[in-house]
Amino acid sequence: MRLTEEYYLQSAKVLAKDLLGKVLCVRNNKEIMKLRITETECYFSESDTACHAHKGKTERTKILYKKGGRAYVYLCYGMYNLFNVVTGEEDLPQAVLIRGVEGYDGPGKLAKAMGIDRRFNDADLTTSEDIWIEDWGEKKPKFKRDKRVGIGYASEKDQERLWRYIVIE
DNA sequence: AGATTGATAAGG
DNA sequence: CTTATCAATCTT
Repeated sequence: MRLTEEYYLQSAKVLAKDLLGKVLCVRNNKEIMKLRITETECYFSESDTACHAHKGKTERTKILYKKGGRAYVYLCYGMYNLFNVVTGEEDLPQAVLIRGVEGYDGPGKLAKAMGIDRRFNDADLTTSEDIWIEDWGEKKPKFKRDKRVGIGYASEKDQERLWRYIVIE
């Protein structure tokens, strides 16, 4: 069953954990790929110096300020698309970065494998025919927490936050 | 450890 | 316009 707008309106801190084990679905050339989410990270509000929105609203980050349920796809290092789920209420920027799915470990690799690129930016996950997330009602997987990755520019305090969630095999 | 790669944001 | 920077990955 596809996740609803109501689900996406929850906090990124909640959803980063809850999205583990959910199924990311992408349609490409009439083929639909469905893969379980195995690793996520939470990015929360302008006060989180690791979050793209921490300097305020810009052309790139304005998507983060929208209501939960949108896709935020960002081209990193000129080569890799990173896929995020925008969550929470409007005007409170927050998102969950999907860092890994079953079989593809790493945010750049999963986006490449599933054909996710910036064309999916701002897609509505509750209505799009090309990208959405499903819940199969399975038992929640066990997971562990860890520090976030690749945010050396953030404040020391924010680097220490355990906002990365990884499914235990 | 180093190369790669181009959009983005900030500054002149 | 110019420049520094980057939620990464692959190869050495």
